[in-house]
Amino acid sequence: MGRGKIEIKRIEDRTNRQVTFSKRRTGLLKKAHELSILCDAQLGLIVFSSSGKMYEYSNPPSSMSSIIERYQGMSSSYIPEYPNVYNDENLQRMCWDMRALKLENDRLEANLKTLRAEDLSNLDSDQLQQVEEQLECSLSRVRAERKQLLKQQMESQHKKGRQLVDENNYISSLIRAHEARREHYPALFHQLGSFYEHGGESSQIPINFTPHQHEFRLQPTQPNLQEACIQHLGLNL
Amino acid sequence: MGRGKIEIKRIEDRTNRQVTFSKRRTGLLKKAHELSILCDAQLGLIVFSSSGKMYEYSNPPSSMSSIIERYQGMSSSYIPEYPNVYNDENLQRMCWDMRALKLENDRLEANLKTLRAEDLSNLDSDQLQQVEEQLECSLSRVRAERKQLLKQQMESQHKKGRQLVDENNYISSLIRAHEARREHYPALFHQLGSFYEHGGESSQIPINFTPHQHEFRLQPTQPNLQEACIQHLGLNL
DNA sequence: AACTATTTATAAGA
DNA sequence: TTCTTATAAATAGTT
Repeated sequence: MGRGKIEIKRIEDRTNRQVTFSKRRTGLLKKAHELSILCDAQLGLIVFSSSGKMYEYSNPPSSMSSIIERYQGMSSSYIPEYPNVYNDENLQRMCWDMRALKLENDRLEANLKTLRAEDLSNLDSDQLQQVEEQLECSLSRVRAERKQLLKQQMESQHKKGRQLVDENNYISSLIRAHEARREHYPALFHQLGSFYEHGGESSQIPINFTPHQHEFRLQPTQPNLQEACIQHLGLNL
Repeated sequence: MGRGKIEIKRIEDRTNRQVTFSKRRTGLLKKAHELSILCDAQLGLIVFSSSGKMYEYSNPPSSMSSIIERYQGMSSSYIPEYPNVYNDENLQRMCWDMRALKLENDRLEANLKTLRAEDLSNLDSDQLQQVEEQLECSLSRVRAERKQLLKQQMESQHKKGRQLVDENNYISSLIRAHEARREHYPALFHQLGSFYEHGGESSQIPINFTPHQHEFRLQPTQPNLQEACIQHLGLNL
Protein backbone atom coordinates (compact mmCIF):
# COMPACT_ATOMS: atom_id res chain seq x y z
CA MET A 1 0.00 0.00 0.00
CA GLY A 2 1.75 2.99 -1.20
CA ARG A 3 3.10 4.46 -4.36
CA GLY A 4 4.34 1.08 -5.36
CA LYS A 5 4.05 -2.53 -4.32
CA ILE A 6 6.92 -4.03 -2.33
CA GLU A 7 8.04 -7.58 -1.79
CA ILE A 8 7.93 -8.88 1.78
CA LYS A 9 11.62 -9.48 2.37
CA ARG A 10 14.31 -7.76 4.39
CA ILE A 11 14.81 -4.18 3.21
CA GLU A 12 18.49 -3.87 2.47
CA ASP A 13 18.74 -0.10 2.49
CA ARG A 14 19.42 0.95 6.08
CA THR A 15 17.65 4.28 5.97
CA ASN A 16 14.66 2.96 4.14
CA ARG A 17 14.47 0.08 6.60
CA GLN A 18 14.43 2.43 9.55
CA VAL A 19 11.81 4.67 8.01
CA THR A 20 9.63 1.74 7.15
CA PHE A 21 10.09 0.30 10.62
CA SER A 22 8.96 3.53 12.19
CA LYS A 23 5.91 3.83 9.97
CA ARG A 24 4.81 0.23 10.15
CA ARG A 25 5.46 -0.05 13.87
CA THR A 26 3.08 2.85 14.40
CA GLY A 27 0.52 1.19 12.17
CA LEU A 28 0.88 -2.16 13.88
CA LEU A 29 0.48 -0.70 17.35
CA LYS A 30 -2.58 1.19 16.18
CA LYS A 31 -4.13 -1.93 14.73
CA ALA A 32 -3.31 -3.90 17.84
CA HIS A 33 -5.04 -1.25 19.92
CA GLU A 34 -8.08 -1.19 17.66
CA LEU A 35 -8.43 -4.96 17.76
CA SER A 36 -8.23 -5.11 21.51
CA ILE A 37 -10.81 -2.35 21.93
CA LEU A 38 -13.23 -3.37 19.19
CA CYS A 39 -13.26 -7.03 20.07
CA ASP A 40 -12.64 -6.90 23.78
CA ALA A 41 -9.46 -8.94 23.47
CA GLN A 42 -6.52 -9.15 25.80
CA LEU A 43 -3.44 -8.45 23.77
CA GLY A 44 0.27 -8.09 24.25
CA LEU A 45 2.78 -6.98 21.61
CA ILE A 46 6.54 -6.71 22.02
CA VAL A 47 8.81 -5.44 19.26
CA PHE A 48 12.58 -5.21 19.24
CA SER A 49 13.99 -3.16 16.38
CA SER A 50 17.09 -4.48 14.70
CA SER A 51 18.98 -1.73 16.49
CA GLY A 52 17.85 -3.15 19.84
CA LYS A 53 15.18 -0.67 20.90
CA MET A 54 12.08 -2.12 22.48
CA TYR A 55 8.48 -1.12 21.87
CA GLU A 56 5.46 -2.66 23.48
CA TYR A 57 1.71 -2.47 23.53
CA SER A 58 -0.67 -4.19 25.85
CA ASN A 59 -4.34 -4.02 26.60
CA PRO A 60 -5.38 -3.65 29.32
CA PRO A 61 -2.57 -1.13 29.71
CA SER A 62 0.40 -2.08 31.88
CA SER A 63 -0.71 -5.67 31.93
CA MET A 64 2.06 -7.18 29.85
CA SER A 65 3.20 -9.33 32.75
CA SER A 66 -0.26 -10.75 33.36
CA ILE A 67 -0.62 -11.47 29.64
CA ILE A 68 2.70 -13.24 29.70
CA GLU A 69 1.62 -15.19 32.75
CA ARG A 70 -1.58 -16.18 31.07
CA TYR A 71 0.37 -17.17 27.97
CA GLN A 72 2.70 -19.34 29.99
CA GLY A 73 -0.22 -20.79 31.87
CA MET A 74 -1.91 -21.78 28.63
CA SER A 75 1.09 -23.16 26.85
CA SER A 76 2.37 -24.48 30.18
CA SER A 77 4.59 -26.99 28.48
CA TYR A 78 7.22 -26.29 31.04
CA ILE A 79 7.27 -28.86 33.79
CA PRO A 80 10.73 -29.41 35.11
CA GLU A 81 11.92 -32.89 35.81
CA TYR A 82 12.89 -33.52 39.39
CA PRO A 83 16.09 -32.04 40.78
CA ASN A 84 17.62 -30.37 37.74
CA VAL A 85 20.05 -27.56 37.69
CA TYR A 86 18.68 -24.83 39.88
CA ASN A 87 20.40 -21.67 38.92
CA ASP A 88 18.67 -18.36 39.46
CA GLU A 89 17.35 -18.22 35.93
CA ASN A 90 15.58 -21.55 36.19
CA LEU A 91 14.17 -20.63 39.56
CA GLN A 92 12.81 -17.38 38.23
CA ARG A 93 11.13 -19.12 35.37
CA MET A 94 9.70 -21.72 37.70
CA CYS A 95 8.19 -19.12 39.97
CA TRP A 96 6.82 -17.30 37.01
CA ASP A 97 5.27 -20.41 35.50
CA MET A 98 3.86 -21.42 38.82
CA ARG A 99 2.00 -18.19 39.22
CA ALA A 100 0.80 -18.35 35.65
CA LEU A 101 -0.55 -21.84 36.22
CA LYS A 102 -2.27 -20.80 39.40
CA LEU A 103 -3.94 -17.84 37.70
CA GLU A 104 -5.06 -19.98 34.82
CA ASN A 105 -6.38 -22.55 37.24
CA ASP A 106 -8.45 -19.99 39.10
CA ARG A 107 -9.84 -18.67 35.86
CA LEU A 108 -10.82 -22.13 34.63
CA GLU A 109 -12.38 -23.04 37.94
CA ALA A 110 -14.47 -19.88 38.01
CA ASN A 111 -15.68 -20.52 34.49
CA LEU A 112 -16.59 -24.10 35.32
CA LYS A 113 -18.51 -23.00 38.38
CA THR A 114 -20.50 -20.61 36.25
CA LEU A 115 -21.24 -23.17 33.55
CA ARG A 116 -22.34 -25.64 36.20
CA ALA A 117 -24.47 -22.85 37.64
CA GLU A 118 -22.91 -23.51 41.00
CA ASP A 119 -22.23 -19.88 41.68
CA LEU A 120 -24.29 -17.31 39.84
CA SER A 121 -24.05 -14.52 42.34
CA ASN A 122 -21.94 -11.60 41.15
CA LEU A 123 -23.42 -11.95 37.68
CA ASP A 124 -25.61 -9.20 36.33
CA SER A 125 -28.51 -9.92 34.01
CA ASP A 126 -26.43 -9.35 30.89
CA GLN A 127 -23.83 -11.81 32.04
CA LEU A 128 -26.54 -14.29 32.91
CA GLN A 129 -27.92 -13.92 29.43
CA GLN A 130 -24.46 -14.60 28.02
CA VAL A 131 -24.20 -17.76 30.12
CA GLU A 132 -27.65 -18.81 29.04
CA GLU A 133 -26.71 -18.45 25.39
CA GLN A 134 -23.54 -20.46 25.87
CA LEU A 135 -25.45 -23.22 27.60
CA GLU A 136 -28.10 -23.31 24.91
CA CYS A 137 -25.43 -23.54 22.27
CA SER A 138 -23.64 -26.36 24.07
CA LEU A 139 -26.87 -28.19 24.65
CA SER A 140 -27.89 -28.16 21.03
CA ARG A 141 -24.46 -29.37 19.98
CA VAL A 142 -24.50 -32.16 22.52
CA ARG A 143 -27.95 -33.25 21.41
CA ALA A 144 -26.90 -33.25 17.78
CA GLU A 145 -23.81 -35.28 18.62
CA ARG A 146 -25.82 -37.79 20.60
CA LYS A 147 -28.39 -38.12 17.85
CA GLN A 148 -25.70 -38.80 15.31
CA LEU A 149 -24.03 -41.34 17.56
CA LEU A 150 -27.30 -43.17 18.06
CA LYS A 151 -27.92 -43.17 14.33
CA GLN A 152 -24.50 -44.64 13.70
CA GLN A 153 -25.06 -47.31 16.30
CA MET A 154 -28.42 -48.18 14.80
CA GLU A 155 -26.93 -48.46 11.37
CA SER A 156 -24.06 -50.62 12.48
CA GLN A 157 -26.44 -52.85 14.44
CA HIS A 158 -28.71 -53.07 11.44
CA LYS A 159 -25.81 -54.17 9.31
CA LYS A 160 -24.73 -56.77 11.85
CA GLY A 161 -28.33 -57.92 12.11
CA ARG A 162 -28.64 -58.38 8.39
CA GLN A 163 -25.40 -60.33 8.34
CA LEU A 164 -26.73 -62.60 11.04
CA VAL A 165 -30.01 -63.05 9.20
CA ASP A 166 -28.10 -63.98 6.08
CA GLU A 167 -26.03 -66.41 8.07
CA ASN A 168 -29.17 -67.83 9.58
CA ASN A 169 -30.73 -68.27 6.20
CA TYR A 170 -27.65 -69.97 4.91
CA ILE A 171 -27.52 -72.37 7.85
CA SER A 172 -31.25 -73.00 7.59
CA SER A 173 -30.83 -73.89 3.96
CA LEU A 174 -28.02 -76.24 4.89
CA ILE A 175 -30.27 -77.90 7.40
CA ARG A 176 -33.13 -78.14 4.93
CA ALA A 177 -30.74 -79.74 2.46
CA HIS A 178 -29.57 -82.07 5.18
CA GLU A 179 -33.15 -83.12 5.97
CA ALA A 180 -33.93 -83.54 2.31
CA ARG A 181 -30.96 -85.86 1.96
CA ARG A 182 -32.16 -87.75 5.07
CA GLU A 183 -35.50 -88.37 3.43
CA HIS A 184 -33.78 -89.70 0.34
CA TYR A 185 -31.19 -91.83 2.16
CA PRO A 186 -32.94 -93.04 5.34
CA ALA A 187 -30.56 -95.99 5.77
CA LEU A 188 -27.51 -93.78 6.05
CA PHE A 189 -29.25 -91.51 8.53
CA HIS A 190 -30.38 -94.40 10.63
CA GLN A 191 -26.76 -95.10 11.43
CA LEU A 192 -25.97 -91.47 12.03
CA GLY A 193 -29.07 -91.12 14.21
CA SER A 194 -27.97 -93.86 16.57
CA PHE A 195 -24.58 -92.09 16.83
CA TYR A 196 -26.22 -88.87 17.88
CA GLU A 197 -28.51 -90.67 20.30
CA HIS A 198 -25.46 -91.96 22.09
CA GLY A 199 -24.33 -88.38 22.51
CA GLY A 200 -27.67 -87.49 24.15
CA GLU A 201 -28.83 -85.35 21.25
CA SER A 202 -32.30 -85.39 19.71
CA SER A 203 -32.45 -87.68 16.74
CA GLN A 204 -35.05 -85.51 15.06
CA ILE A 205 -32.63 -82.71 14.26
CA PRO A 206 -29.00 -83.71 14.45
CA ILE A 207 -27.69 -80.45 15.87
CA ASN A 208 -29.83 -78.65 18.43
CA PHE A 209 -29.85 -75.37 16.58
CA THR A 210 -32.72 -72.89 16.35
CA PRO A 211 -32.16 -70.74 13.31
CA HIS A 212 -33.72 -67.55 14.64
CA GLN A 213 -31.87 -67.41 17.91
CA HIS A 214 -29.36 -64.95 16.51
CA GLU A 215 -31.76 -62.49 15.03
CA PHE A 216 -31.29 -58.78 15.53
CA ARG A 217 -32.57 -57.23 18.73
CA LEU A 218 -31.87 -53.75 20.11
CA GLN A 219 -29.10 -54.28 22.61
CA PRO A 220 -30.08 -53.52 26.17
CA THR A 221 -27.98 -50.78 27.73
CA GLN A 222 -25.54 -51.80 30.40
CA PRO A 223 -25.55 -48.88 32.82
CA ASN A 224 -23.16 -50.34 35.33
CA LEU A 225 -20.40 -50.99 32.89
CA GLN A 226 -20.77 -47.63 31.21
CA GLU A 227 -20.89 -45.67 34.44
CA ALA A 228 -17.69 -47.34 35.45
CA CYS A 229 -16.26 -46.20 32.16
CA ILE A 230 -17.31 -42.62 32.73
CA GLN A 231 -15.67 -42.59 36.07
CA HIS A 232 -12.55 -43.99 34.59
CA LEU A 233 -12.44 -41.28 31.95
CA GLY A 234 -12.65 -38.66 34.67
CA LEU A 235 -15.86 -37.15 33.43
CA ASN A 236 -16.99 -35.13 36.40
CA LEU A 237 -18.84 -32.14 35.13
CA MET B 1 -11.62 0.85 5.76
CA GLY B 2 -14.71 -0.81 4.68
CA ARG B 3 -18.17 0.02 3.57
CA GLY B 4 -18.49 2.45 6.39
CA LYS B 5 -16.37 4.06 9.01
CA ILE B 6 -16.58 2.64 12.50
CA GLU B 7 -15.84 4.12 15.86
CA ILE B 8 -13.09 2.42 17.83
CA LYS B 9 -15.08 1.16 20.77
CA ARG B 10 -16.24 -2.22 21.91
CA ILE B 11 -18.55 -3.82 19.34
CA GLU B 12 -21.70 -4.71 21.22
CA ASP B 13 -23.15 -7.24 18.79
CA ARG B 14 -21.67 -10.62 19.70
CA THR B 15 -21.63 -12.06 16.21
CA ASN B 16 -20.26 -8.95 14.61
CA ARG B 17 -17.60 -8.77 17.28
CA GLN B 18 -16.50 -12.32 16.60
CA VAL B 19 -16.39 -11.80 12.83
CA THR B 20 -14.45 -8.58 13.20
CA PHE B 21 -12.09 -10.26 15.62
CA SER B 22 -11.38 -13.00 13.16
CA LYS B 23 -10.77 -10.61 10.29
CA ARG B 24 -8.67 -8.11 12.17
CA ARG B 25 -6.67 -10.77 13.98
CA THR B 26 -5.65 -12.17 10.62
CA GLY B 27 -4.73 -8.70 9.44
CA LEU B 28 -2.77 -7.93 12.59
CA LEU B 29 -0.79 -11.17 12.43
CA LYS B 30 0.00 -10.50 8.80
CA LYS B 31 1.22 -7.00 9.52
CA ALA B 32 3.27 -8.23 12.45
CA HIS B 33 4.90 -10.77 10.16
CA GLU B 34 5.58 -8.20 7.45
CA LEU B 35 7.15 -5.77 9.91
CA SER B 36 9.42 -8.40 11.38
CA ILE B 37 10.57 -9.54 7.94
CA LEU B 38 10.88 -6.18 6.21
CA CYS B 39 12.68 -4.50 9.07
CA ASP B 40 14.49 -7.44 10.57
CA ALA B 41 12.80 -6.99 13.93
CA GLN B 42 12.26 -9.49 16.72
CA LEU B 43 8.58 -9.52 17.51
CA GLY B 44 6.15 -11.33 19.76
CA LEU B 45 2.39 -10.98 19.69
CA ILE B 46 -0.10 -12.68 21.99
CA VAL B 47 -3.85 -12.29 21.61
CA PHE B 48 -6.58 -13.69 23.82
CA SER B 49 -10.05 -13.46 22.34
CA SER B 50 -12.84 -12.53 24.70
CA SER B 51 -13.91 -16.16 24.54
CA GLY B 52 -10.54 -17.20 25.93
CA LYS B 53 -8.86 -18.60 22.85
CA MET B 54 -5.22 -17.74 22.37
CA TYR B 55 -3.40 -16.73 19.21
CA GLU B 56 0.26 -15.89 18.91
CA TYR B 57 2.86 -14.79 16.45
CA SER B 58 6.56 -14.59 16.95
CA ASN B 59 9.55 -13.99 14.77
CA PRO B 60 11.84 -15.82 14.74
CA PRO B 61 9.26 -18.62 14.88
CA SER B 62 8.82 -20.51 18.17
CA SER B 63 10.82 -17.95 20.00
CA MET B 64 8.07 -16.47 22.12
CA SER B 65 9.75 -17.57 25.31
CA SER B 66 13.04 -15.98 24.35
CA ILE B 67 11.22 -12.78 23.41
CA ILE B 68 9.49 -12.86 26.76
CA GLU B 69 12.79 -13.42 28.49
CA ARG B 70 14.32 -10.53 26.62
CA TYR B 71 11.33 -8.41 27.54
CA GLN B 72 11.60 -9.39 31.19
CA GLY B 73 15.30 -8.75 31.09
CA MET B 74 14.69 -5.26 29.73
CA SER B 75 11.85 -4.34 32.04
CA SER B 76 13.69 -6.22 34.83
CA SER B 77 10.93 -5.65 37.31
CA TYR B 78 10.42 -9.32 37.95
CA ILE B 79 11.04 -10.57 41.45
CA PRO B 80 9.97 -14.10 42.31
CA GLU B 81 7.69 -14.35 45.29
CA TYR B 82 7.20 -17.99 45.98
CA PRO B 83 9.73 -19.38 48.43
CA ASN B 84 12.19 -17.22 50.26
CA VAL B 85 14.73 -19.95 50.75
CA TYR B 86 15.70 -22.22 47.89
CA ASN B 87 16.69 -25.32 49.73
CA ASP B 88 16.09 -28.78 48.34
CA GLU B 89 12.92 -29.28 50.30
CA ASN B 90 11.30 -26.16 48.92
CA LEU B 91 12.39 -27.03 45.45
CA GLN B 92 10.91 -30.48 45.65
CA ARG B 93 7.66 -29.09 46.90
CA MET B 94 7.64 -26.55 44.09
CA CYS B 95 8.11 -29.20 41.43
CA TRP B 96 5.42 -31.30 42.99
CA ASP B 97 2.98 -28.39 43.22
CA MET B 98 3.77 -27.46 39.69
CA ARG B 99 2.95 -30.87 38.31
CA ALA B 100 -0.17 -31.08 40.41
CA LEU B 101 -1.30 -27.73 39.11
CA LYS B 102 -0.61 -28.75 35.54
CA LEU B 103 -2.65 -31.92 35.91
CA GLU B 104 -5.49 -30.01 37.51
CA ASN B 105 -5.30 -27.48 34.71
CA ASP B 106 -5.60 -30.15 32.07
CA ARG B 107 -8.55 -31.68 33.84
CA LEU B 108 -10.35 -28.34 34.16
CA GLU B 109 -9.65 -27.47 30.57
CA ALA B 110 -11.02 -30.78 29.33
CA ASN B 111 -14.18 -30.35 31.36
CA LEU B 112 -14.67 -26.82 30.11
CA LYS B 113 -14.22 -27.98 26.55
CA THR B 114 -16.90 -30.54 27.08
CA LEU B 115 -19.33 -28.11 28.69
CA ARG B 116 -18.71 -25.65 25.87
CA ALA B 117 -19.29 -28.56 23.49
CA GLU B 118 -16.04 -27.73 21.78
CA ASP B 119 -14.80 -31.26 21.78
CA LEU B 120 -17.34 -34.06 22.05
CA SER B 121 -15.37 -36.77 20.37
CA ASN B 122 -14.27 -39.52 22.74
CA LEU B 123 -17.62 -39.37 24.50
CA ASP B 124 -19.98 -42.31 24.23
CA SER B 125 -23.72 -41.85 24.16
CA ASP B 126 -24.11 -42.30 27.88
CA GLN B 127 -21.52 -39.69 28.61
CA LEU B 128 -23.23 -37.39 26.14
CA GLN B 129 -26.47 -37.90 27.97
CA GLN B 130 -24.75 -37.03 31.22
CA VAL B 131 -23.41 -33.81 29.70
CA GLU B 132 -26.84 -33.03 28.33
CA GLU B 133 -28.40 -33.41 31.76
CA GLN B 134 -25.76 -31.19 33.35
CA LEU B 135 -26.35 -28.52 30.73
CA GLU B 136 -30.10 -28.68 31.17
CA CYS B 137 -29.68 -28.32 34.90
CA SER B 138 -27.36 -25.34 34.52
CA LEU B 139 -29.64 -23.74 32.01
CA SER B 140 -32.70 -23.95 34.19
CA ARG B 141 -30.79 -22.52 37.15
CA VAL B 142 -29.42 -19.66 35.08
CA ARG B 143 -32.86 -18.87 33.75
CA ALA B 144 -34.33 -18.89 37.22
CA GLU B 145 -31.58 -16.61 38.47
CA ARG B 146 -32.08 -14.22 35.60
CA LYS B 147 -35.82 -14.16 36.12
CA GLN B 148 -35.40 -13.35 39.77
CA LEU B 149 -32.90 -10.62 39.00
CA LEU B 150 -35.28 -9.05 36.50
CA LYS B 151 -38.09 -9.21 39.00
CA GLN B 152 -36.00 -7.49 41.61
CA GLN B 153 -35.02 -4.80 39.17
CA MET B 154 -38.61 -4.25 38.18
CA GLU B 155 -39.70 -3.95 41.78
CA SER B 156 -37.00 -1.50 42.68
CA GLN B 157 -37.84 0.55 39.59
CA HIS B 158 -41.47 0.44 40.47
CA LYS B 159 -40.73 1.72 43.93
CA LYS B 160 -38.55 4.52 42.57
CA GLY B 161 -41.26 5.33 40.07
CA ARG B 162 -43.92 5.62 42.72
CA GLN B 163 -41.70 7.89 44.77
CA LEU B 164 -41.25 10.15 41.76
CA VAL B 165 -44.97 10.19 41.09
CA ASP B 166 -45.61 11.18 44.69
CA GLU B 167 -43.03 13.91 44.41
CA ASN B 168 -44.63 15.10 41.21
CA ASN B 169 -48.03 15.23 42.79
CA TYR B 170 -46.69 17.18 45.71
CA ILE B 171 -44.97 19.72 43.48
CA SER B 172 -48.06 20.00 41.28
CA SER B 173 -50.14 20.73 44.34
CA LEU B 174 -47.67 23.42 45.35
CA ILE B 175 -47.97 25.01 41.94
CA ARG B 176 -51.72 24.83 41.99
CA ALA B 177 -51.71 26.48 45.41
CA HIS B 178 -49.37 29.12 44.05
CA GLU B 179 -51.65 29.86 41.13
CA ALA B 180 -54.65 29.95 43.40
CA ARG B 181 -52.91 32.56 45.57
CA ARG B 182 -52.06 34.51 42.44
CA GLU B 183 -55.71 34.71 41.48
CA HIS B 184 -56.58 36.02 44.94
CA TYR B 185 -53.71 38.55 45.22
CA PRO B 186 -53.12 39.83 41.66
CA ALA B 187 -51.43 43.04 42.86
CA LEU B 188 -48.65 41.17 44.60
CA PHE B 189 -48.03 39.00 41.58
CA HIS B 190 -47.91 41.99 39.30
CA GLN B 191 -44.79 43.14 41.11
CA LEU B 192 -43.31 39.68 41.13
CA GLY B 193 -44.09 39.32 37.44
CA SER B 194 -42.11 42.42 36.50
CA PHE B 195 -39.22 41.09 38.58
CA TYR B 196 -39.17 37.83 36.65
CA GLU B 197 -39.45 39.61 33.35
CA HIS B 198 -36.20 41.36 34.08
CA GLY B 199 -34.66 37.97 34.66
CA GLY B 200 -35.82 36.81 31.21
CA GLU B 201 -38.33 34.34 32.55
CA SER B 202 -41.93 34.00 31.48
CA SER B 203 -44.24 36.16 33.58
CA GLN B 204 -47.05 33.67 33.22
CA ILE B 205 -45.51 31.11 35.57
CA PRO B 206 -42.78 32.46 37.78
CA ILE B 207 -40.57 29.42 37.62
CA ASN B 208 -40.28 27.66 34.31
CA PHE B 209 -41.17 24.28 35.64
CA THR B 210 -43.18 21.56 33.92
CA PRO B 211 -44.67 19.27 36.53
CA HIS B 212 -44.55 16.06 34.57
CA GLN B 213 -40.94 16.27 33.58
CA HIS B 214 -40.02 13.90 36.38
CA GLU B 215 -42.54 11.23 35.69
CA PHE B 216 -41.58 7.61 35.86
CA ARG B 217 -40.17 5.96 32.77
CA LEU B 218 -38.46 2.58 32.47
CA GLN B 219 -34.76 3.36 32.35
CA PRO B 220 -33.06 2.44 29.09
CA THR B 221 -30.34 -0.13 29.49
CA GLN B 222 -26.76 1.04 29.31
CA PRO B 223 -24.97 -1.68 27.35
CA ASN B 224 -21.58 -0.02 27.46
CA LEU B 225 -21.41 0.12 31.19
CA GLN B 226 -22.69 -3.39 31.62
CA GLU B 227 -20.42 -4.92 29.02
CA ALA B 228 -17.49 -3.17 30.61
CA CYS B 229 -18.47 -4.85 33.82
CA ILE B 230 -18.39 -8.23 32.14
CA GLN B 231 -14.93 -7.56 30.89
CA HIS B 232 -13.82 -6.56 34.31
CA LEU B 233 -15.16 -9.75 35.79
CA GLY B 234 -13.30 -11.78 33.19
CA LEU B 235 -16.34 -13.64 32.01
CA ASN B 236 -15.17 -15.63 29.04
CA LEU B 237 -17.12 -18.82 28.79
C1' DA C 1 -17.22 -17.80 3.23
C1' DA C 2 -17.18 -14.47 -0.80
C1' DC C 3 -17.81 -9.87 -2.54
C1' DT C 4 -16.98 -4.94 -3.07
C1' DA C 5 -17.43 -0.05 -1.89
C1' DT C 6 -14.88 2.50 1.14
C1' DT C 7 -11.64 3.58 4.36
C1' DT C 8 -7.01 3.18 5.92
C1' DA C 9 -2.09 2.37 5.55
C1' DT C 10 1.88 3.42 3.47
C1' DA C 11 5.82 3.84 -0.44
C1' DA C 12 7.85 7.18 -2.69
C1' DG C 13 8.79 11.78 -3.30
C1' DA C 14 9.48 16.53 -1.54
C1' DT D 1 11.84 13.61 10.55
C1' DT D 2 7.53 15.19 8.64
C1' DC D 3 4.12 16.16 5.03
C1' DT D 4 1.93 14.96 0.86
C1' DT D 5 -0.25 12.06 -2.31
C1' DA D 6 -0.95 8.26 -5.42
C1' DT D 7 -1.72 3.71 -4.80
C1' DA D 8 -1.96 -0.78 -2.37
C1' DA D 9 -4.18 -3.16 1.30
C1' DA D 10 -7.56 -3.90 4.79
C1' DT D 11 -11.99 -4.35 6.03
C1' DA D 12 -17.36 -3.07 7.18
C1' DG D 13 -21.39 -4.16 5.57
C1' DT D 14 -23.76 -7.19 2.63
C1' DT D 15 -25.16 -11.52 0.33
